[in-house]
Amino acid sequence: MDSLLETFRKRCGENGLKITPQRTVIYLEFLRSKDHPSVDALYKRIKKSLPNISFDTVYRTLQSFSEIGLANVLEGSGEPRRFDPDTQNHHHFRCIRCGNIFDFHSEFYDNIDIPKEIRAEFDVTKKKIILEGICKYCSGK
Amino acid sequence: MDSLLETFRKRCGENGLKITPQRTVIYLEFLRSKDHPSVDALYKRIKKSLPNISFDTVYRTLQSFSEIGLANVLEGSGEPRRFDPDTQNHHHFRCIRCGNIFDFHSEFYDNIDIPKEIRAEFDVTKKKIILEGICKYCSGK
DNA sequence: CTCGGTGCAAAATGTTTGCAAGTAC
DNA sequence: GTACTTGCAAACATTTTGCACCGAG
Repeated sequence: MDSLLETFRKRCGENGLKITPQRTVIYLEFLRSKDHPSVDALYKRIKKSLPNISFDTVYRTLQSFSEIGLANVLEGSGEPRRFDPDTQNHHHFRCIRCGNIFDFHSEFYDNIDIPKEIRAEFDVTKKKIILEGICKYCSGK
Repeated sequence: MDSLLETFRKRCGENGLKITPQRTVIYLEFLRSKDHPSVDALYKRIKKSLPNISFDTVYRTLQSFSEIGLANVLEGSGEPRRFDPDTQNHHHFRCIRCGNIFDFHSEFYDNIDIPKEIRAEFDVTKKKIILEGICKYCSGK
């Protein structure tokens, strides 16, 4: 438990973020969350221990956390809805710099198995593989 | 070209959607799009050929298309941003009914290769695999 | 003391719903 | 003619920005 806070303090310090009571509470509550919460969901939980905290603080804190590697943002979430006219099997590469999404095909990817532990508990109907990085236009290759 | 419109008409007919000029134009413009457009992006293109079309029509049409399998919605897009406190390597299963996201681990998935054609053109820094379907709680398993 | 963080407020953006008039079937 | 669709408008939710005050370092 203590080591969690140590990690938190160290990571903040390395990145010039101050250790505030709000951030500490947000961090601990966030770590306990197993449901990949939205800002609003986490805000509601934190309000119970810190009734005066503002939504913005939670919002900006999670953003900060994602910038210093203490949190990951779930694929695509928070962006405007986007549609794909290609309903055949294919996969995506997303450039984190320009936001463009490129299609690619791969028979190997198409045929990747669903782990049996998953198949035992869930009816899997779709499999999406998304690669992320810098595209050739942004990297100037 | 004609067969595209045939597919479109057939699919609409099967699902009780009427063939309107707007839908036809939207469909054709959508199919030509290689950039996985947002509603707004597509709306702007369509406005050139149908200046009086409303944003809502494009919005609702894309939604209808996705419901009858003429379009796919890109992972997570359009939903509020969600954060993941687990920054270790892991993968996600998303229930399309309740929206919950479950983590799972798989060494095999961790070690899946990036296709060399992709590596030649892009600097890939992340690989995300998302399975979708119905979770055990929703299916009542 | 200084600079970044917090809380409040408002703006910008994106999503969703209601309804009257129009149109495909 | 009927039921679905369209266009307009308003409601709603989410994300983003500005600013004065506060507090960690």
